[in-house]
Formats: sequence, structure tokens, C-alpha cells
Amino acid sequence: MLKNCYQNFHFVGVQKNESFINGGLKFFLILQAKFSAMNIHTTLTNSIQQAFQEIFGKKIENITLQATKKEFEGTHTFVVFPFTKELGEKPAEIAQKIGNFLVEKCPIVEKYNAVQGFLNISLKSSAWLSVIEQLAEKKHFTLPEKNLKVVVEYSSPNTNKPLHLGHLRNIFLGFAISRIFSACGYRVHKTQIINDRGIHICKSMLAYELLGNNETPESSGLKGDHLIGKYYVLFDKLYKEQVQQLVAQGVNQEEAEKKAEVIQKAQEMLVKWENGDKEVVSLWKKLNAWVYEGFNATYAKLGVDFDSVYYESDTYLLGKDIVREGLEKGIFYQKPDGSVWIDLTAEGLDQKLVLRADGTSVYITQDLGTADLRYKDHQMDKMIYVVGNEQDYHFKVLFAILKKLGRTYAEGLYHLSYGMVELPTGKMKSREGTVVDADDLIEEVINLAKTKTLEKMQLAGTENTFSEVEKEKLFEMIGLGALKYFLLKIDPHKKMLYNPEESVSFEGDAAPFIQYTHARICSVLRKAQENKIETSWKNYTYLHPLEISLVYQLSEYTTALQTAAEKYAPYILAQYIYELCKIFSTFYAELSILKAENSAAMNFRLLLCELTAETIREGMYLLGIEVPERM
RNA sequence: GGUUCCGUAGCUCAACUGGAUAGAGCAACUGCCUUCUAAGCAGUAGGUUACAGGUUCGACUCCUGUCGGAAUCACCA
Repeated sequence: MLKNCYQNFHFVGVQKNESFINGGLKFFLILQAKFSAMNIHTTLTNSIQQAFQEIFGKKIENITLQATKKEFEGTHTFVVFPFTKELGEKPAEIAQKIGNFLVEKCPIVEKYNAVQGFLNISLKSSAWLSVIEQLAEKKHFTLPEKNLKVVVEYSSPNTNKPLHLGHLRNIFLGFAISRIFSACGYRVHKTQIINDRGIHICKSMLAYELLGNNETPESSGLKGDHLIGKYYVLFDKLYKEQVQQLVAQGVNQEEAEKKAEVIQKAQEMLVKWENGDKEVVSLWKKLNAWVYEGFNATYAKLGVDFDSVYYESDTYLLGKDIVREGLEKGIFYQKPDGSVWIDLTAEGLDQKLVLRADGTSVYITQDLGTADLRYKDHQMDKMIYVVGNEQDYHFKVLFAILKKLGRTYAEGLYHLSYGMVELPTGKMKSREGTVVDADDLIEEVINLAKTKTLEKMQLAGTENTFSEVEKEKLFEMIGLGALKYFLLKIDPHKKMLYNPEESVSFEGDAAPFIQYTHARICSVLRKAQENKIETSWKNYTYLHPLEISLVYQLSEYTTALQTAAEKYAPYILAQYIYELCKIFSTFYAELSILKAENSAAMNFRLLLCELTAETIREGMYLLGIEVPERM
């Protein structure tokens, strides 16, 4: 599917240095094929197949290559162990025979070394120059259009409290995966469904009514979402007090939790809301509007956005017709009390309630309805739900039901499940006040970036070369970058530890290092431009090993991008970029760019700089992280 | 109790789906700023991959069991 775009061979001039090494190959080298990373791969595998055919008379279908380990020479490694039995020879001998064949017959192979059953292949400089020539066209950053639509749902907060650290992992994942799919040629629609109704918001509403004194975001100086969050906490305080009182009066705990006055009033409020009570609805609208203002401010600060928003107040009644449909089709069944169920034991799941005896919906009912609505709105080929792993079971059930109902789109549904963010003190509990608030955290990282950056600037004496506006922008870029990268560099399905002391780091495997690498490259490029030095691969002949590893890593970008999409794993792209930066940093430390041995080397290295910077910028963009030109 | 996920260096994480002597970063230690930005580079040290079996040329990876952690199994959302 993701092929063909780089497979066409172009023919360019002769590589003089290597054309006449082997007389028998002359005709092969008169026209030197221009290879991309991808057809280097196919050229190698084809040649290896040919080797098996000609040496052993065997046809081998699946040839896989892997990257050579750093401690060995070469870039591509072919493992021959799997063939030893069939060929009846020792691994090292097979590797040697194939190696010799490749050196002789494969026009891009320079030399090889065989360690046991591992055949490590080194390519000719000419092959690498062809790769860099292809990369210089910069067409590999995005894949061809696919005419497939993917809907990504992420964030999806409740309206009774502000966003917290857990939401941030969700938001960064959702946003990054959207951009990654977009770069892979999908049409992407980003959306969220806001849980704007239900008992939780009634709790805030009630507390506001009781204790609010018409407080507003303006009068309190609080962001809207924080203001409502404050009343949610106040409700909980009141509630606990009342429960305690009742228990003190001899009522048992369970009973007390039901009977407490405030919870009863909140429930009454919910009923009024459902009946469209004017006063309740207008209070609800007013408070939710404040919350949205607050959320939007946070989204804007984070640099994320959505193409549409769904509200549960619009969708919570959906799905009842699907229940009817399921009953008619005999997929659901009714219990004597009138409740409706589905039996998923054949799928390894349980029986699941889909409609209460009183005819009201449960969570899964509206999710069924919303899924249909989504398909009606978008006719998407793929739908990604970014939701925490505590809902793994729920999504298994949801998808299983939709499949049973024969929804064609059900095959394209995917739950991008991620692990919880834990604190050194344990889990975050909103009621116990141990949540890490998103806005607080953002402010904190930016301040940290500010301190750190100013320190560096003063040390280098560059502070006054930045305007105040530039500085503020830079602090934000570095702080947010560090935070985003910290949450994105980890495999989503693993839980992760957030240690506020040492978590958001500015050294090593962290965004500031990547941003710093980019800034250093830009600095070199600026100087080159001032001196009108051009970037070019043309007159260069032999690549330094450090140049080869850089070219190799640059050529792997597309693979990293594709893998990140296939595995729904932005961390793969993050890892790739970090690796690229490390390789570049070594290259930068060891080889002179602007004071290279000769102009061919200078032009070539400058081209490597330009491509590295662009790859960093492009990759980080997909992760939602900006990189500065100076820092 | 059933199901699912997880357990890798002191700490935080990788390991291309079964390949080489299990790799990075942080923390520790040693070098490197009269040369393109030292948020950097080079190096040292750090491991019975929770444990016990099994599958095979070869296992962190697959299978079985045990131990430890988490989530879920609600007519909550």
C-alpha cells in the first residue's frame, strides 16, 4: 500500500571511482541507478535471492534485513541461521558465500563481514550519494494521498473540573497521532465528545447555587473551568460532612451516602435538567460556557485544536433505536424485568446490559448511538478513540456489539488505549486533591524553561540578542516541548510515572536536546548563507562512516513514520528523532562543516545539515512540538 | 474468584515482533570549550530481563505454572 512512490529508478551520471573496479561489471555501472532507501532494500533482497538461486539452487521467498549493530561495520545485516538446516552448511560459510556473491554481482555492495551467521553489508559511497540525492528532493516527508478518512477522538473531558495531567497524555497522543496519520496520506478529522451533562455537573451546579453568590470568572479571577472545579470540590466537602453526620446519628454508611441532602438535591436537579426545567438549564448553560472558555484557553496554550465537538447532551439519548434493532435481529434479548442484554460469552466476554428495565440508557447505549452518528457524519474508514486503559473492556464490548450488528465500519474502529500517569505518591485522585492540574503544570514547566534558558544565555552572553517577545516565545517552546516529549516518548499502553522533581528534563533524551540540535544546525546554515555556500552532493565521492550513519538515519524517516502510524505509537517517531539528533551531534563534534577539507565535503555536509534540520522540524511538528532557530 | 495489561541497570525508559556481547537517558566517576552554540561530545562503571520449567540453531520476546503490581468484571460515566 505504502509503496511505489520511491521505486522508480532514475538514471544519472557515472560514478568514476568505482565503475572500473571490476571489469565484468562495467556495463552495469555505465549507468548508475539512483537509489532511494527503499530500493536499496529491494536491490539487496533481490540480490540475496539471486545468490541463493545461483549458489545453492534454492528459491527463498522471505528475505528480511535488519540494521547492523553499532559495534560492527556495515549498515544492513542478513541473518542466515534460518537456512542452515536446509542448506546443510555452516552459518559462517553460507554468509561468506553470499557475501562474496554480493560484492561481485550487486552493484551497490562495497564489502562485507561475516560474524557467525550474521552477514554485515557495507554499501558503496555511490549508493549513499544516490540516497542523499533522492532525500534532497524532500518528497519523503509525506506519503501519497490515500483517499481514506480517519476520525480521531481525544481529550473528551467532563465539564465539572479542569484538565489534569492524565488529559495531557491523552491530548498529546491524540493530536500527534492525528498529524502522523495526516502525514501518511489520510484525511484526518479531529474531534472530542464533551461530557457536559449528568450528575457530576449537577453537583457543581448545586454547590454554586448554594455557595456561589453569583461569582463569575471575572469577579473571582479564576479560569472558568477552575471556578466550576472549585464548586465540585465544595460539593464533595459538603457531601462528606452530611454523610458523616448521618453516620454519627446511627445510619449505616451505604444508606447515609444515598440519603445525604446534597446528593438528593443534585439528583433532583438532574431530573429537572432532563425535563428541560428553564432555570436549571440556564444555570447549566452559564456554567458550561465558562468551562469551555477555560478549556479553550488551555487548548490554545497547548497548540492543539479540533475540527468538531460533540456534546453528550446531544447524544445521550441516542442508541435506543439500535437496541430495538438488536432485539428485532435477535442479537439482544430481554429479561423478564424488561431490561435488554447481549450475550458475548462466545466472544470471550460476558453478558452485558444495553438498556435498563425502566427503558433508560446506560453508557454503552449512547456509545452505540454515537458510533452510528459518527459514521453518518463522516463515513470514515477508520476511527481512533484515544481513551485510558481503564476502559479496555468497555471498548471490547462496544466493538463486539457493533460487529454483531453488522456495522461495516466496525472493522475500522480502534481503541488507542494508554496507561495511567502515576505520581510517586500513587494514583491521582481528584477528590483527594492529588491531581496534577494541567494549567499549573504548564506554567511550572515554562517557568522552569525560563530559569534554565536565562542561565544558559547569561553564560553565553547572548541574552540581549533576543527581544523580550522572542524570549517569551522561546521559554514557552522549550517548556511545552519538554512536557509534550516527556509524555509522548513512552509507549502509550504502558503506565508511566510522573515525578515532578525530575520528570521534565532538559538534558539527554528530552525535547530541549532536540531543539538545541536544531538550533545549532540553523546557526551553521545561517553562516553558510552569509558566505553564499551552497548545499550539494554532487562533487563528493567517499563518505566518512559518520556521514554514512547520518544518511542512513535520514533515509529511515519514512519507515519510522509508517511504523508510528501502523502501531498507533507516536513514541516510535520520538525515538527516531532523538536517535537522529544523537547521530548528528557526534557528526557535528567530529567533523568540520564550514571548515571542511575541501569544498565538495563542505557542500555535502551542509546538505546533511539542512536535511537533518528539516527532518527534525518535520518530525517534531508531527508530535506537536515546535523547534527554535536560535536558543 | 474470572478476564486483560504490566514486571528489564539505583531511577525513567528502549530493544525493529524469535537474532549478535540486552541498549539509551538521568544519577556517579574520567577526560574535552584560543575551531561551526558544552542544553553538547568521548569514555568508565552499573544486568541471573520477577521466578521455575518448556518449545529450537537461538527466548526480554512464544507456551505452561508461580510470585508481585494495576485495571476491569455496576441497572456509574
